[in-house]
Amino acid sequence: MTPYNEGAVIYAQGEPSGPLYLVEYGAVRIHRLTYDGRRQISAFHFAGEVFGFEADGEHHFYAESIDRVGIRTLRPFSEDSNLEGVLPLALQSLIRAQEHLLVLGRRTAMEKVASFFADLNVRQGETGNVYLPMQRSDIADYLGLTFETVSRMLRKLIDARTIRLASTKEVQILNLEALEDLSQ
Amino acid sequence: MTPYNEGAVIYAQGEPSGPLYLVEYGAVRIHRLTYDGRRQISAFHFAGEVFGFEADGEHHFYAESIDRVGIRTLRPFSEDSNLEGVLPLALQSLIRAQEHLLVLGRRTAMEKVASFFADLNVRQGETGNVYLPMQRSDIADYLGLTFETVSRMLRKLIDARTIRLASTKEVQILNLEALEDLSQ
DNA sequence: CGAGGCGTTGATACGCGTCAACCCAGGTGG
DNA sequence: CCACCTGGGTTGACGCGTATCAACGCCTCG
Repeated sequence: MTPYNEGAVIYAQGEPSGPLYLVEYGAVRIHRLTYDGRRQISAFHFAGEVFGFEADGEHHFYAESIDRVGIRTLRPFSEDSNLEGVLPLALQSLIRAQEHLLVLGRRTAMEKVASFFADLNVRQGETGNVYLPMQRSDIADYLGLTFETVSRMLRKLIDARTIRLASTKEVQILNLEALEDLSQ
Repeated sequence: MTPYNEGAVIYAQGEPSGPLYLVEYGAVRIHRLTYDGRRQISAFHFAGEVFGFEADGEHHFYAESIDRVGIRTLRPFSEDSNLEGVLPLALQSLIRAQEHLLVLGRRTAMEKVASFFADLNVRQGETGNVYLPMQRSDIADYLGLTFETVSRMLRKLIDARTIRLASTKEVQILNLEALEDLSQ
C-alpha cells in the first residue's frame, strides 16, 4: 500500500501503463488537459474503487491524489494472478463513463450539480452527508462548468433548503427527493 | 448474421443482456432517453466494431440500426468460447467513452462538429470522404447540441472551405489540417 | 500582520438554444 | 407523369443560460 500526499501525481499521461490501482482511502481524480489549458476530469475515485485501465500500454490521462490517499497496486496481468476479476471492474468503469456522458451532454448546470451530489451520496453510503474532498474547480472540470457556476448552483440549492453546507467540503442533504428530481 | 432494416431496435433498455454484437456492415446508434424526452447518443458503431457490454445482465441503453445493418452475435460467455478477447474490446469501448467525455465537457459547438468528422474520417479509413448515415439530429444528440446548431457549424465549415457536402450524407474533407486544428 | 489561495457574489457578454419560416427530395396517389 | 404531402435540412430572429471579468471575503500559513 502506497500513501500519497494531496496533489501527488500517481501516473501521468504518456507513461507506460500496466498495473491497476485500488483506492484504499482518500480520493483520486482522473483528468486530461487540452492544448489551451482547459481541463476535463473524466472521473473521481473513492475508497474501494479501481482505476488505471488502458487499452494500449500507455496512460492517456493523469491520475492525481485529491487529499491524502492510500493506493494498492494490483497486477492482474502477471502470470500468478487471475484475469477473471478484471472484466467486471473494467465494465464498471465503462458504465460510469457512459452515465457521465448523459450528464455532460444533456443536462443544465443545476441538473449537473444535483446529480453530482446524488451520485456521491450513493457512493459514500447514502448517509445524507456528502464529503467533498475536491475543490470547486475540480467539480467544475468534472461537470463541464466553471467554478463560478458551481458556486452559484450551490447557493440556489441552499436557498431552496435542498442542501446545507456544514463547511465548504461537507454537504448535508436536507431534501433528497428534491435533489433526485433535479438529477433525473 | 442477422440483417436489420433502418430504424430497427437491436435491443432495448431494460432487456436482459448477454451476447455481444459485431457490426458486419452499416451503422448503429446507442442511446438513452431522459424522462422529459431529451436523448443522449453515447456511441455510434460501424463495421468491425463490437458493442453490447453490460455490467449487470441488463441493457441500460437502446441499440438501433441507422441504415441497413448486418449484425453478428458473439457469445463469449458460453462455455465453448474464450473470454480472452473480450477485455480488449471492453477497453476499446471505455477509451471511446472517455474520449467522448472530453468532447462533451470542454468543447465549443464548432470543435465538437469538427472532431466528430475527424473521428469518423479515421474510423472510415482516412480517405477524406466521410459518410454520414445518421441524420442531423443524431449527430446533435451525440454531441450534446441541437440539430440547428449542427447545421450552422456545417455551413461555417463549408464557407471556410474546410469541407464540402457532396450530398447531405457525404462530407468531403478539403482541408484536413484545418479540421484537425479545430478538433484539437 | 501580510500574502496568497480558494470560494462567493455581482455585472456584463456571448454562444447556443428556441421558435419559426422556408426549401428540397423522395414517396404516394390520382 | 405530375401534384401533393411529408420529413429532414437549412436559415434567420431572438432570448436565455452560462462564461467571463472583476471585486471582495475568509482562511491558512509564513
